[in-house]
Amino acid sequence: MPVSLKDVAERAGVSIKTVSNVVNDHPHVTPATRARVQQAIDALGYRPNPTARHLRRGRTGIIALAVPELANPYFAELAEAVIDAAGEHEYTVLLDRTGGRREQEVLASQGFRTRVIDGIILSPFELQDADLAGRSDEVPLVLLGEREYDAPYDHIAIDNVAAARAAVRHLLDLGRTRIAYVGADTDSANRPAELRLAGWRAELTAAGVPAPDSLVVRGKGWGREGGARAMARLLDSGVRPDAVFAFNDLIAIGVLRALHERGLRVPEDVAVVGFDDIAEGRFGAVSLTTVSPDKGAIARLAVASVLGALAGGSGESKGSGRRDLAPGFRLVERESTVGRGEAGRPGVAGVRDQFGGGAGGS
Amino acid sequence: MPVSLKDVAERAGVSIKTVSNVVNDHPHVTPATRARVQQAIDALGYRPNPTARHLRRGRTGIIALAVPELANPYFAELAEAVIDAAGEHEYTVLLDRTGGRREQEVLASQGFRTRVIDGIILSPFELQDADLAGRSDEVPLVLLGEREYDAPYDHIAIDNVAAARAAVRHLLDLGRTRIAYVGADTDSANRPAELRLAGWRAELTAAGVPAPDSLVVRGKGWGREGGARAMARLLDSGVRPDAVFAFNDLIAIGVLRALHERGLRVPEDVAVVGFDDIAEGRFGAVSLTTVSPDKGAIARLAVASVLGALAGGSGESKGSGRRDLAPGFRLVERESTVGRGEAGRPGVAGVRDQFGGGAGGS
DNA sequence: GTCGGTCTGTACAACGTTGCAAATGCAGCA
DNA sequence: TGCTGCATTTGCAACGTTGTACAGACCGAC
Repeated sequence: MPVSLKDVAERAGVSIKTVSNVVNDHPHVTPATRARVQQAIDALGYRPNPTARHLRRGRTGIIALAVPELANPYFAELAEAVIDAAGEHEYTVLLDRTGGRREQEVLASQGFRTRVIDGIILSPFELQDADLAGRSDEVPLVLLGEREYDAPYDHIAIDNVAAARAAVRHLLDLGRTRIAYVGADTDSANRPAELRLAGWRAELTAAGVPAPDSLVVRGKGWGREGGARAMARLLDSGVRPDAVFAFNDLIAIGVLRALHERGLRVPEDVAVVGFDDIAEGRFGAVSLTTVSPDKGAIARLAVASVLGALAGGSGESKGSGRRDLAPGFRLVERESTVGRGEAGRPGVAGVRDQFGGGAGGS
Repeated sequence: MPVSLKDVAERAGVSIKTVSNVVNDHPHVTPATRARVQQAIDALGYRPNPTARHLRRGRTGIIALAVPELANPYFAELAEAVIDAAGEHEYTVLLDRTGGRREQEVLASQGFRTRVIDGIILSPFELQDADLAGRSDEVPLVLLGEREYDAPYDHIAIDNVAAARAAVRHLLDLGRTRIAYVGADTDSANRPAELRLAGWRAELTAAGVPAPDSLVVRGKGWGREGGARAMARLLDSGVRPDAVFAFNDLIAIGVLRALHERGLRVPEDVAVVGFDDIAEGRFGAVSLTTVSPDKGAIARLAVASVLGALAGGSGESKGSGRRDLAPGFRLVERESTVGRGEAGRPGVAGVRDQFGGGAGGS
């Protein structure tokens, strides 16, 4: 039923190859021939079969994006940005979801879960360095996010330590001194690798403010519920912070909920800063101050990295060196730290700082 | 670099076809041969090339899911469900985003945006009946959601009118009588087709409660901001509802925000019901009562419909008749209607009703 | 001992496309 | 007129896989 080059060629009275040439805009085709072929194409409604084309070319035009879960709006928003960025290069995006589980991340990193792809953009959560060591380098890989690896793959993330420090700095500037950190629950092996926690500690230490472990708490998972429970546990333990810096916005939203249930006012009693700048944070009863990564830039860099590897190193990609690409971020101040009157209407809150992006060598 | 059947065949000293037979578990292969081939496969690390396989078989193993936007958590959650359902049949999902724009939806419905696919699951927003008329039926199509079409394609949606009536019934049972409807802004041509609005009107009328147009308002788009602005506009117009039924949860969240800004209490002054049961609604300062569609069932039915069309009608699909499949839904009562004390902790609120799903013929 | 049947394995073609090299046609020039 | 050179077009092979048809080996039965 579908129309092939052969059908068009017969109708136009030319060879298959000539039709192919017309379709691919090759030079050296007479305007007359081109017109005749084009007419046949239009008449039959021919469209190239991408599968055959890809078999021939060795490329599929698809890149996989593997994220922990789409239900986390940060990843949904990031996915939209990646779809846009890929679209600009006429690539489509196959979405994969790892659940943040290590074994799924390993499979995704090797392209086992989605074999019809030219490249992989992976946002790992529990993946270990060792998991990447055994990888065959047939398919280009780019890593996103806070976790850092030694493996020779491009890594794209905002400067997490600097971003965390900016958030904590903001809280210090507001006069807060008992600033808690509510983190995500990851495999225990990863804990030392939490850059945002490191930033929290560094900024407090630099300011001469105590950063005791009693102010650090983690929820189960990285969602709203985990944040709420962790915050409740912190309050139950008798600790009474005057500010919270959360690993991400979802956790921060859970924190807001827990504070609300205890009758604590935000920001009067406790100021809260999140991380990710998801849309949800702008529309709660108390809009959320947050670190806003430049998602568009992250997506564009990721896609460019994959396509660059495809275009450049054919086989020689191994050891071609990794790059650390750091897009910019902003600290967006909203009601959860500066209050209603000062922050103004949601969505138009003040932006404190613009931290430019840049690439640091490895 | 990649290993092909040919390489394996050479190493094992058999023909290419025999290797293929082993890979595909064909019968009539001697255990000895099978073992020898398997050994070669393992040694070389052979994995089938899906592109070639798909060229041969005419199937790609990929289905497209086209939604208005992933930033709407309903669609993100639905996408996860579809990925799961497709995965059970060893299919992968290519995510497309239409932005809710009619032209993009037309392209998606025809598979122009993503040609490497076996089927399309489309959740349309502004698509018109006429847009489907000219469609070539090469690729199976399933439609999701509130909008209804005459075209001969399976349509999967909960019973929107019944769901809306259940939501309004709940508000009436609470003694509310001035129940506003806050809708989504669609192409004006579609407005009569809003089933949820029809349900609102029907339930009010059946209860002998007035349903004036002054209680109906629409925001721009279908997001939080549109909901907030629409609600603000409604209040500015002097109308003072004691309850709101919103087209979806995002709009309802915008409504909550607008009410909060005006100092109106929820649910004491105004009770609010949303639609979709997104996770976000469970964790606001006031958790949201909502209609909860069975997303898993929707996803499973959609995938089954596409795969069924692939397996069954080869070319004869046209006119093979459409089905209307209606998965179940529940009304989940939370703080935005029944208050804090009664609703209990977020996420564990009471479920009022379970409305079973079923398929109604066309 | 021959025949028919079953079981294994193979050769070939095809899916629809594109790169390569060769073939055709045409104009210009000696 | 015949040749060269270029623009245009074509045929062939190949990408990696699988369906079909068939060849050979082996078995038991007459």
